[in-house]
Amino acid sequence: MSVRVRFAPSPTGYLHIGGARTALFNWLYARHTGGQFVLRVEDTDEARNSQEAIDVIIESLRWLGLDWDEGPVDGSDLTASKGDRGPYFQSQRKEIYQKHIQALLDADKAYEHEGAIKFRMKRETVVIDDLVVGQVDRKLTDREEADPDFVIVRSDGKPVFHLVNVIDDLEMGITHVIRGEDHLSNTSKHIALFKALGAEPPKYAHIPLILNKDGSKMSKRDLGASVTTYIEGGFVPAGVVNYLLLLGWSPKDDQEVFRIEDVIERFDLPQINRQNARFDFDKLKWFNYEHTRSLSSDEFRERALPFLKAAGIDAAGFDAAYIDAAFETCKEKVKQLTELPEFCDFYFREVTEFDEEHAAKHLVPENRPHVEKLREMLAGLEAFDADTIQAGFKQVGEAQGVKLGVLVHPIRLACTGKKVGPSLFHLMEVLGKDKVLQRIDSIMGRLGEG
RNA sequence: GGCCCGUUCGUCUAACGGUUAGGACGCGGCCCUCUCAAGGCUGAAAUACGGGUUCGAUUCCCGUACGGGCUACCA
Repeated sequence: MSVRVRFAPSPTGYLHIGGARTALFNWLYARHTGGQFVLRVEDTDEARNSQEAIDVIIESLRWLGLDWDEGPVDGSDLTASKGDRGPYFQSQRKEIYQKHIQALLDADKAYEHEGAIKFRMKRETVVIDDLVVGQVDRKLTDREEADPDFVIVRSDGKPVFHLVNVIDDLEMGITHVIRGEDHLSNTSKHIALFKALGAEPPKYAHIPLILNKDGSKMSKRDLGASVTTYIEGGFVPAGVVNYLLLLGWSPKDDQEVFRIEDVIERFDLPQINRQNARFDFDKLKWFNYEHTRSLSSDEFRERALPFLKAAGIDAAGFDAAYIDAAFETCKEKVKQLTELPEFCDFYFREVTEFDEEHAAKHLVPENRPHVEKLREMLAGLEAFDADTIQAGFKQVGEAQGVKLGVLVHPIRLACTGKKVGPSLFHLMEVLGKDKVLQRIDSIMGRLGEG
């Protein structure tokens, strides 16, 4: 039987990092086994739901690259779904729930109580054969000892989570439920419900939770809790996914940086860890850097341009080759794309502002002769590539009797206005001779009389 | 309170019952160097505690402590 897994978020206005990892593991398991990945929206809480909240979930999953085989087509139209086991929004499945509730009632497996409907739960230990945790003998709690039955339909007529979740998994033919460990205890209810509905329960795999750095529960406000943080924060999906992957799953060797295609091949449930993991933003940033630097020029440009635009830098007038060459000098320097505009703005606009503290140190009269010699050297260059420029700097340095650093600072200031940036010789090559000379000329006035 | 799950460097993790307990992030040092990074080398850093079982426990069992989850007419 083909594997069918699902991710069933409820639209709360953001996709929680833990939910993202649950989605990732489900997706990976589906792709690894050649099964189906279903997206189901648990939008039963009408007060809290909104189209916007659903869009956020869908956008976040798309951004992460977790595509689904069945589920909503997009967030702009609630009725549009793909797959033949729908609808995929719980808000549209009321008749289905009603049918099963009636069946339970008719079979006396459920009964009315103070306007609500309660499920007749057996007063006995339920064995859960969990694919990750192992066999769990879920004994009754003291309350269940007193009354094992639980409400499945509230007195206002709305079925509760446990019921709709089970009915949906049943109707959608879900074979493996991979979800957070916070549902482990409730699994006894779900198994009983499946059996009462005349079906075999699916296989369960409960994965550990993601906690804050200090071990507390991650809530919406905590740093990094929402996938939106990464989308807006200049992260790349592959980096976030790689970090999430290793938070709870281990390849059992020393490999850390993964391409998603390789993960699909290697991923499986037995390598999922059992203990909760703490969230470490620094390590996530490192993974992000590793993946950002290895992006193809096309993808880097595509992802970077929106961040330049947001920072008010218009790169539209430059051709792709120039943009790529410029980005190439920055690629291995930035950890997040949000750092890029500050790092590369001089490629796309005139230098009008200077790091004054740095300028006060290096745009000084005693440097004037050096800068003049450098300008002369650069103006005479036939080829304007990094190696030639560097060789020219060395010659001037020797002739003037100063170290390279003395020459580099004023020119970097002229070309970029900044103290830090890409390799000077490479950046000059990209800028081109004309712009470089013009920018050097424009700082001559600041040098005073040599 | 009851029930369930867990516990290896600060963090993520590796280790058929026999290893100098390995790797990664972060942190420190050195090297490289036009800035900032990167890179190379290197240092500090862990088996929660107590009992068993065993020739030998990080590893198996029990207990304690600690952490997390669930215990709703929340999801």
